[in-house]
Amino acid sequence: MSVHEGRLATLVRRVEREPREPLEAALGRAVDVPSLAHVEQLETRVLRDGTLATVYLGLARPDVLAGSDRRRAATRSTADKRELVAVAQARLRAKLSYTNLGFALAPEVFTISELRDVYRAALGHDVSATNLQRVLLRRGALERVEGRRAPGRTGGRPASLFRFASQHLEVTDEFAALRPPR
Amino acid sequence: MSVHEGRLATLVRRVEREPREPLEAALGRAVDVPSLAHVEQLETRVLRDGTLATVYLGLARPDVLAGSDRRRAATRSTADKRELVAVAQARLRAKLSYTNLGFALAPEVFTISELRDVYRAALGHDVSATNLQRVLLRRGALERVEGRRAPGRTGGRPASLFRFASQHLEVTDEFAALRPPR
DNA sequence: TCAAAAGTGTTTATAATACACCCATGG
DNA sequence: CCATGGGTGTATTATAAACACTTTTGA
Repeated sequence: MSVHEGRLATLVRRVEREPREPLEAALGRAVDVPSLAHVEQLETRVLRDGTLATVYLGLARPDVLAGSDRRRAATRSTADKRELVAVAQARLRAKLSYTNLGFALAPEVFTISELRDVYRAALGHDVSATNLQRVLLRRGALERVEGRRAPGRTGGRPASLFRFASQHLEVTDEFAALRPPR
Repeated sequence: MSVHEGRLATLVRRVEREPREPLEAALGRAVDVPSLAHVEQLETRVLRDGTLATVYLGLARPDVLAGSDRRRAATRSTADKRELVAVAQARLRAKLSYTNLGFALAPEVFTISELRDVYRAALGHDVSATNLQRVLLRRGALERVEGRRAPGRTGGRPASLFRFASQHLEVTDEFAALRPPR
């Protein structure tokens, strides 16, 4: 999945796994894994056609995604695909809340408004730039970058630039509930 | 997994899946699924022997578990098994924090002290009975049951009885972070 | 000098932990 | 009557949402 024009874009790929082939090897034949910012395994299920499928979620940065992949697959979605995409979206939404996973959807450097648009698309609801900035800064997920983005024709204060402190998945918000005593 | 004598007991079972057999069918040949309080799929991975394995976590109540299963499997743990059990334990710990999953480890009716012992065993750290009670009551996960447990020989106030309000997995604690606006 | 966009300061809300203290029982 | 285990009352702390207000720019 990836964010384009303010909405979540999905692309479903399928590969047959050769006998005795590692899962990651088959995955590598379907997509260019090194170009993805994040990959994780989801569920394994028997599809309607009787085949056993292990589903993976991959996240691509908008500035990295190859042109050929930028348009959504035009093929009609099967019931299987729709279900699997829904599972993947749910996982993405959940992890955005308690991890730094935004790094995998945002460009290298961004303004808070741009980041808010990414979160809006992925979460499916409105996000406050003010609070997003403070939550992610407080958690240490974001850091400031030198320079500012010039305002557009309509004016406005130039925006500060930020980047994610880490490019790998980290849990940034331990559960408040039932945490170990000091 | 299950809790016995204040500690987490694990039992690892393995089945071959027949060609075209649904995953749940193979699972049913390995364990008595209806007797388990909760079952969920974990990861799928290639084991050291080259076979593809889809791992499930099952939780059993101490009062339901068959006698033959009460003792831990005496077979020496392989590296694979140790890894898989660790994955399962991590999943269990996480879900205990933000769901009502305790229902699957506790007996039908219990005192808060008994429940605390269960959580202690599963979480691997100390748990305050006071706070456990309040958190689970506040979340609506627990409800009071008529009657009290008589104290032991050493005295003490008789304990109130509780049960879980639901016997099915529910997320009881939405993430405070990035929640949708009203 | 005004509208737009960005950013900060401060208040409010929520939920959990910590801890002091009261309750009920057996010996 | 006191030790033991159970339970409640009440801070304190942590985290984030809400919102008023200030800053910086283009036209």
